Amino acid sequence: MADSTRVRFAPSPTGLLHIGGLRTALYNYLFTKHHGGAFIVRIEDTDQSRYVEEAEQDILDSLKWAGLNWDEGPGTESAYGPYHQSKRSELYKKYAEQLIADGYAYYAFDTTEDIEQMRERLKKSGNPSPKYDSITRQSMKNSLTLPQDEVKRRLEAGDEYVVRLKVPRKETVRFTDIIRGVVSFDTQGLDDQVLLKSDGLPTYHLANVVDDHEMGITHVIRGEEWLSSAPKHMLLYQYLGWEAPEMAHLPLIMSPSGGKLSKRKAEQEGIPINVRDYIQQDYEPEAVINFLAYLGWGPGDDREVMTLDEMIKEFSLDRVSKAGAVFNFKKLTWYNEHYMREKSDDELLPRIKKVAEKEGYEASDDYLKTILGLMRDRVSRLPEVIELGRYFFEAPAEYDEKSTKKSWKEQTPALVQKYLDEISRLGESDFKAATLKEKLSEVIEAEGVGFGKLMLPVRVSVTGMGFGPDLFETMELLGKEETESRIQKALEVLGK
RNA sequence: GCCGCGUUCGUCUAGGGGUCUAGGACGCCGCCCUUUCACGGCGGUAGCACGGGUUCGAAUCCCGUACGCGGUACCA
Repeated sequence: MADSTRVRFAPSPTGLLHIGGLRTALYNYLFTKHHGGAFIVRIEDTDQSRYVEEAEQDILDSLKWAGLNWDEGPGTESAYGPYHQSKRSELYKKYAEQLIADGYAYYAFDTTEDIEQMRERLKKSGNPSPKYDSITRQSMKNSLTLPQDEVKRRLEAGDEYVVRLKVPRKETVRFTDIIRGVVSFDTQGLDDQVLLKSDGLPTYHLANVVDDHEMGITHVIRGEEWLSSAPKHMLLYQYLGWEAPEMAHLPLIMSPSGGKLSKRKAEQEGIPINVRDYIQQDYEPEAVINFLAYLGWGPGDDREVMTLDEMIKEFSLDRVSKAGAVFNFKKLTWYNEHYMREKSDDELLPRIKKVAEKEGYEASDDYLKTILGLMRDRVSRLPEVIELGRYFFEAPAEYDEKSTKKSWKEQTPALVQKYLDEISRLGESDFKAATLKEKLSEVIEAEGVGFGKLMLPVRVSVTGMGFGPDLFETMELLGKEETESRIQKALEVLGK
């Protein structure tokens, strides 16, 4: 193909990468890779006031963690670079001036106060949403209303100014969105968008159009929050004499309580919002990716689990749904459990080792692998293997009240004591799960009670909890000495 | 308010005029497996927002209404 697909993910370094941003990046990635095209990352750092130092690195790290490697972008420059908008100021300035020369834009010298006043005036006279538009610009200070020589004078004197798009009074802007079909807007509802700010940097609107054109972007795939400003962009393409790329506005990810999944809402509802949170909490990247892809897209058949490569093969924008998708945290958990269980002990070992070290536990690789095998079907995230399995590293400091109440009865101490006596007679090398289970069976048979009558109290004694992996395997792993001392201690604490 | 976009089980979705007594997944409930807790297996629960058309026939097409969401900045 002569015109191969080129898409971009264009985050703004104003904060850590949002989980919704990752989905936008993912859809861009899947789309372009499906067509054998390029995935470009462009940093939209035109807002100096909101710039966050560590944001860019976080965004890049998050993309890498998710497996979305870019063909062009920071650190991977090419002829289309640079990939930071802050390094392309000259370009935007040039095109802004071209637009002015062609009569599609103009200089505006109004101060923030001037505009504020205009808004207030209009509001008072009954206009609920005053805009700097084809009507109001006639009474403002700009190169359309000021005498030519004053404009020149102000420019030369270095007066602050912005460049605004001269949006026509009454026109209909129509374009086809890949996901939504034909959408149309009347220019009456648009304002004379600021293109170049007084600090000389462009706004998103100018910058994204210029860069998408200069970088040969063929498809713009972005969140629905951009749909409303798309007509301004279409106008810009037209005025600049460029062919606009294909547009696709993705449905938003919603919070369970409704509305765009904002930081505040997500936190309130216990949903981690930053990709960094998922990295820190040791989520499986495959799970996050799979979950995110399915939030608004699906292959059309019954498959729920898919690798990145399979998704690339299957992905198509016309299977993306139009309506917003509520973030279903339980489903993410399900995906995470699924992928975690699919992985081998060896694969998980380095990560679980890190968690153990962080918690201050020391253990051999074999020991950790055994715990992994015992715990992995019982936890939702990898670190929980350690968090819920502390008894593999230290004797229980206390015994779960509910489980104790349920299992520790009148006759219990005698029973447990009897079992303790039995296993004490075992040799170090006989302290195996099968034997330990056998011994327990012998005791309950001799005493004529049910299995649980003894097994549960022993479990509480050894782990402090009423549930968990196979008790006998656990005891074997802990070893004879540790196990016996724990049972001994429980008898003392919980009563004989 | 205005502009735009949307609306199938609680949630993510399949469905694109008859094959829909609407399928799958998560969740939830039950059963089986297991003398713990899980995993796993099996089964169940629950939905076409509403009102008009068009048509022999509509979840599917059209128009309204309602509701939801987004936008309305010298932020992206």
